Amino acid sequence: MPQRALSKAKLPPRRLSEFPPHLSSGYQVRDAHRAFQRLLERRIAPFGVTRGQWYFLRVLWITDGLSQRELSARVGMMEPTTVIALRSMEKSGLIRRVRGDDDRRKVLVFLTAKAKRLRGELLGVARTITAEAEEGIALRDLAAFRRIVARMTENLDRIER
Amino acid sequence: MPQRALSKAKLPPRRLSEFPPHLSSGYQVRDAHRAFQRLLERRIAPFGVTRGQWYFLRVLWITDGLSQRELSARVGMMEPTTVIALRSMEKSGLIRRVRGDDDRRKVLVFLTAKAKRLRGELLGVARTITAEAEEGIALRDLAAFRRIVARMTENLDRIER
DNA sequence: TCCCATTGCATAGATTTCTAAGTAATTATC
DNA sequence: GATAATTACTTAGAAATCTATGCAATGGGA
Repeated sequence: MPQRALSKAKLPPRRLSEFPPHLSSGYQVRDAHRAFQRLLERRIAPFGVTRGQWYFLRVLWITDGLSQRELSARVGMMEPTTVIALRSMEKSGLIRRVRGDDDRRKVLVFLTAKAKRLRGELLGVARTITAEAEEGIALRDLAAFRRIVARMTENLDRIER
Repeated sequence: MPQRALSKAKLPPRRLSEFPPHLSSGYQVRDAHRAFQRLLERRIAPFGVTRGQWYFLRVLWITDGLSQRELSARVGMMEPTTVIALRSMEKSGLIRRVRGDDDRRKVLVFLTAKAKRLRGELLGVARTITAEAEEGIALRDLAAFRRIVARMTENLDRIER
């Protein structure tokens, strides 16, 4: 979701009762998310890797040969999303899918040599983006940030409806 | 994008060289973003409003009668995205589109009475989610969080490629 | 005035993600 | 051992978003 959005126009006067977007944590998180995504997508595209594939590579580089369900859980996506991503990865020659031998319901996912070769360079891309995002922010502040954003996620994830 | 993702499976041992996802600011931001989205989507659905429409309502509740380009800029989306969102909002009876009188290229977007009536209740939804996300976090920490996440977004937005 | 660059919006097509519902393999129960 | 419940994956369809491109109205310069 590349292309940085048009620069935000000058905003009108605010009243508290209006609860303007840019003062809400949710919006700030959204903006940051989109900024990360945009850059990531641009930088991995030259390697023929899409954002949807990225998350799965990221997990498989650590643990190869997971089942699709395992993968879904670790990546944090629903299973149909995993199916779609894996289909494109198979077509791009990044993974092979192997029926489980003991349990033939399972489909195990293995990286190809090509995907393994990409690992170093692509992890470098991720590291660079992180470094660029964190530039000029004190280590103490980064630690605080991580703690707080994790707490927000926990707070929200605990809520069902 | 509702449905909280399957709880993350137990993760394997980490080596620094692996740069594991859950230690990256980008991933933490992504997780938080998805948590916000999920809850928002669930809570506005009963009002017949989708996430895609939400952002535009949010802006129009503050300033009605903007052109599509203005709207795109304020919401932070590309124009084709705006076209799609507005089409669905028109069909749902949330907006009217009026050709500009002075400049007939422009299409001005006006909220219907229905959309205006939803304002109070839906802003309440947003406030509630924010409050739930921020629960248990000190005000000082929230201020720090906002400052840091805004800095990250700026850092990334300044980068072209 | 006429042409052409610019501006504002729309269309086309791709990607990523979801929910809901379906199929096939396995396990549990009687 | 036959049937029912569960598990693992898949399909279908919708929504939100992007890039690239097209069209129509406007405005500036010859």
